[in-house]
Amino acid sequence: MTIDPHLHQPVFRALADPTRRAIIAMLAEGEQPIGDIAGKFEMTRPAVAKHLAILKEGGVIHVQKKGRERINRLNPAALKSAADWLGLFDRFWDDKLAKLKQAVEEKS
Amino acid sequence: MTIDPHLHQPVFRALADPTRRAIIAMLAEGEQPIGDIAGKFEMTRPAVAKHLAILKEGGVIHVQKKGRERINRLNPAALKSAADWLGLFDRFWDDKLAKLKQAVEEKS
DNA sequence: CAAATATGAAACTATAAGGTTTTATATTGA
DNA sequence: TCAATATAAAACCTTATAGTTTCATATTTG
Repeated sequence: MTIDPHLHQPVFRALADPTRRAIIAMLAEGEQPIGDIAGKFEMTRPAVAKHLAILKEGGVIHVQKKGRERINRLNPAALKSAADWLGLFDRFWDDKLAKLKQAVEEKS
Repeated sequence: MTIDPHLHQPVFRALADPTRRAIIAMLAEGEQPIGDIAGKFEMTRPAVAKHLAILKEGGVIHVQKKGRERINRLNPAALKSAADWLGLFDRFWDDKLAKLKQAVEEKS
């Protein structure tokens, strides 16, 4: 493998929590301030703010100050980097020839 | 979003650690017993064994007993489930029309 | 069978993660 | 200006993670 696993750490860390993945899914529908996001979870607003900070560290969201609000916007490029890493294994489910090769190898 | 983020928890948890991602990359090249894998890291064998246990919980690897060895084999199907979740955001980098739409929305 | 090998499992430690409550700051609007 | 709103920031708590060392078990091989 040519790709340093540490390079992807911040984004995979961001993806590791179910609350954060839910936030990502929400923000895919449109940007939102923290308060709105927090309103959709059982946990307190500061807890959600911490999740947003981790998403921001991973580059998964961009935050834009707008008056007294902080608008959180999805940054798909960061997600793409994770998707690309997983894409290194595409051959296992995409390439019929590779599958055949694998099957043969497993028999031996 | 129609997909429950908790469904993917075990596999995203498995992907969250750089050592585990390195192990995944190794196993993509071919199955290996624990000892061989551990030999490639600075940490102790029990530490690597714990990572393998988490990979197994996430379904990312299958373990097969063979004599006194345990052969670890990558299970690409589990990776595909994570790739599919990320695929929900494909439109952000694949669909030119969606990009245009997004640009327009951001201006308003 | 005994020694070597490959692994499992338990107990322990330090730090990170995920959450809370409380207090402070900036911005809007009456 | 003052009250309300939106968020930040700090301190704290509990549990999970990632690692260690030590000891036990199964399997091969001389």
